[in-house]
Amino acid sequence: MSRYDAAAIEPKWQQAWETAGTFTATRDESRPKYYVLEMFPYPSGNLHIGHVRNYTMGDVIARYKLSTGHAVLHPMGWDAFGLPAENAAMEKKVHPGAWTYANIASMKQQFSHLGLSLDWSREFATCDPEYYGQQQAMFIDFMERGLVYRKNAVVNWDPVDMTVLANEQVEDGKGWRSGATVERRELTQWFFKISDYSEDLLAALDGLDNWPDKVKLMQRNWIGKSRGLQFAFSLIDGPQGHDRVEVYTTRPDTMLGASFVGISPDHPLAKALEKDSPDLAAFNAECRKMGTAEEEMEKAEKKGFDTGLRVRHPFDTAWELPVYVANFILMDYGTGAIFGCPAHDQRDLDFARKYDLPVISTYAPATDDGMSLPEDGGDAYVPPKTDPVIYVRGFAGDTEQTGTAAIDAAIEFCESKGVGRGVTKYRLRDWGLSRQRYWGCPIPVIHCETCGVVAERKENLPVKLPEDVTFDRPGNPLNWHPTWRDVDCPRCGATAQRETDTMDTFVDSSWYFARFTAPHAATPTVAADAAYWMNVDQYIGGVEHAILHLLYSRFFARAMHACGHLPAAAVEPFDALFTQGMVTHEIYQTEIDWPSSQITVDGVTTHISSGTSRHYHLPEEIEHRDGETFLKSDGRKVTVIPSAKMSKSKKNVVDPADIIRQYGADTARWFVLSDSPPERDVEWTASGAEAASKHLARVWRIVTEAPDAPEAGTGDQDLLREIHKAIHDVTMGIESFGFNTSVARLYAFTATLAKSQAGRAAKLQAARTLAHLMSPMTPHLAEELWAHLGGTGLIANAPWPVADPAMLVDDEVTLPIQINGKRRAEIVVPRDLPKDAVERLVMQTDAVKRALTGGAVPKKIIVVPGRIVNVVV
RNA sequence: GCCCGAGUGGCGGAAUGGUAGACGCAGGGGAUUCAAAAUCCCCCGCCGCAAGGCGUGCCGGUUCGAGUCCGGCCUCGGGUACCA
Repeated sequence: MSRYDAAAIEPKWQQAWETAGTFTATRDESRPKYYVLEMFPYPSGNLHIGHVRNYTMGDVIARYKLSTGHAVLHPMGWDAFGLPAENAAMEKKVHPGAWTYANIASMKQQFSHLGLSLDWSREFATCDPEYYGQQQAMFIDFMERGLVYRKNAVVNWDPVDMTVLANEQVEDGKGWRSGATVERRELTQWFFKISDYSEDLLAALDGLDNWPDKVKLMQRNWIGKSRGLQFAFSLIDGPQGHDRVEVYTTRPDTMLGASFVGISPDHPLAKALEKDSPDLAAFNAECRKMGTAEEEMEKAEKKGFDTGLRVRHPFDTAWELPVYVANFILMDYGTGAIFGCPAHDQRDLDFARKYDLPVISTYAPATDDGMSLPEDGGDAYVPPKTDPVIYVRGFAGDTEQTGTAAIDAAIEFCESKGVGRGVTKYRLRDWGLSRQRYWGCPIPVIHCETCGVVAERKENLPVKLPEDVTFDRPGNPLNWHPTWRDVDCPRCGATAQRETDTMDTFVDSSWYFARFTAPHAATPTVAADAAYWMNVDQYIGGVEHAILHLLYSRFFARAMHACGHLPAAAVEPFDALFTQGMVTHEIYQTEIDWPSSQITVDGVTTHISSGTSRHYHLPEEIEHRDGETFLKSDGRKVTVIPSAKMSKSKKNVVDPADIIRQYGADTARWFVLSDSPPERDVEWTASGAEAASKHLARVWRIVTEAPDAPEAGTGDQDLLREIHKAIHDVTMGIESFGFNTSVARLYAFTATLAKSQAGRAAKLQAARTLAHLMSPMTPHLAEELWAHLGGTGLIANAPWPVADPAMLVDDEVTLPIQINGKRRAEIVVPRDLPKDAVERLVMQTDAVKRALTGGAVPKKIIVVPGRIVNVVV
């Protein structure tokens, strides 16, 4: 046989699988089903190495499950709505739809070379009207069930481009195109009532045994259940209609350490005061000159404005506290107002020092460890709530208590005195789904002057996006389309207008997994198909989706169940979750400074301050010289940012096409699996691809060019044992997502086979086993080997080998001997040798005798059977 | 800022609380060859001639025994609700 020629062999087997329909999923009640799903890609146009890693992992599982007798569903589709298509439309003058579908075609082409076991008959894109029309139908169902509502919410507003910006489009508080300082602006927006499910989404995490703990923990913290006290401070001489300030606190035990009340700039009281105070109006306006991102707000300098108003402390009417408007208080959480306790909150302490407010401890450390108290210039004292502390200003005199106990007692005490009530709150906010953009699923409602907001009739779905739009000005083209908005009211028939907001693309990806079970149906799902295929048995994707996408999907499954689109058993849609690490790559960045300038739009002049814009460069645009990095075009110095998530906007995406072209898909697959543990981030380097290719060629050579062996050889039994051990180890590796260790094990097994002097029969069995164990990872090579070795049918369908437990244990084991925890010798003993016999052998070793000079006796001998012996002297 | 992770040779990494560095890359040496490619074999944590000592980001703790468990840091990565 000649050397292995991937370029010729791989298409042959891809064709064979397609002809045989090997990966077409069919409902088969006689077999257990297995639904394996990788998070579907955004069709950027280029398959990158992270995709190859993600989809190869899923493919290993899918192929393995197929050969263990499951009816496997392994579908693929496209998360096709989103910002990049509109950016491309503006930059390249192409329609977002045309751009997206062209990208899908090109990525599908790239996918086809990888030899993935996908059922392409179920493919769809979320921008297909057949898909988003069903999504609109569900939106209407959700409306009817009260899961959708409208309210005002803030967005990032670019005052020059007169458009809403995504957080990603705000850089250092400025619009990415215009450079104008971004403001917060309120719009009426659509929301899903995910908060109705806060408790359920939290409690059900406990049942997700096959989810990573870190993801469950992140979701728990995100939902953020807290028990606290809601109560009011009475306001002295407040403006008309304001006689109290309602606050929420999770630390009512620190109420007697309060030193100020803070309210959000968006609080109704702040807005009321604004009318008579130009200074406060200016302060509030300044606070609103910031994007909506939580990170930006939390990192901003903490500022306050003394309103001059005072409130009375509920437990001491003579005690007055000042009311500040503070930029770090969110209107979205709690009541939009807090009391500050500087002694036990670092942020409040910083604020108190800045505005010269009192610092009053309510509790102190139970033991004097000499720390500097907050009153004396130290940090805020914030021990874990479970630590006992001494309450010096508690509700029950000087007592030692844990924070948790004191909080419960404080709530009870306050309730008994009629000061507030204990309430449970969640940090989780309702899901704002409105987007003021074209390339998304239209929200299927109509605004009528007489009827108000009315859902579109289901028979009129899908509400399709109009094709004839232009992107020559920023903003949502749906707003200035000549006719699309004009429609008759579905209720009264009067002239009315369509909603022009489209849905957040997270909506699209929150139910696609369910749609794959009946992708072409005229309803969102089909009961029989959903019942058979749901849930997803194994979901695989990037850890960057740990909170939003996964939480939204969990909510959606519940909402779909409430509307009869999913069975009760599917409210947790993903039985098992594996979060793979990201493939990272350096970013090459240059910076350009711009001077300050002014722009006048519609008579309004906006001042643009000077600043810096960042530009990103492709690896081929840069060169390394003298240990530094420069731009090839003009020689400017390039800043190298190491190890960042691959993203198209940062231009650090690695294209796997070269590796596939040069070595074939099997090499690319083998390499990404062997490279690193799947859950870990990897900094991409291509230095191992050559080695992977060599190994596959070696396997081919060893199997096909084996010299004629006698029927029975030496070491047949040893080789048989090795076969079973390899089956066991590789199978365990696959089942536990330890693909890199499975690969390492296969390297070792290949070496064993190459060196074996066993006879023909044993070697044939070993070779077939090797092909089989490699088949989920390098399926083309495995098929070719299988055919060469006279296997029946496709290896893809052949039953997975099973390890015989009796063949896995050796008769003898090597026991390391430690003296005081340091390895000093080892002995080989029968596996079942009793402890006392082991001890006698250990005592006779030279190392132990040397350690016990002068007839000393060991203090202790620890024998861990089959593992280790430790002699303590 | 807050929440969640990660850190082991020159590099990717392995290791149910039980011989740290499996397997692979890079490197060194050798065989084969007229020569090369390809292939095969050997060496390869650090210090030390050796005996031996030191070693899993840093500091401390628990344990007969810690990469692994606990406490405190450092650095890097992800998320932070309109990137997907």
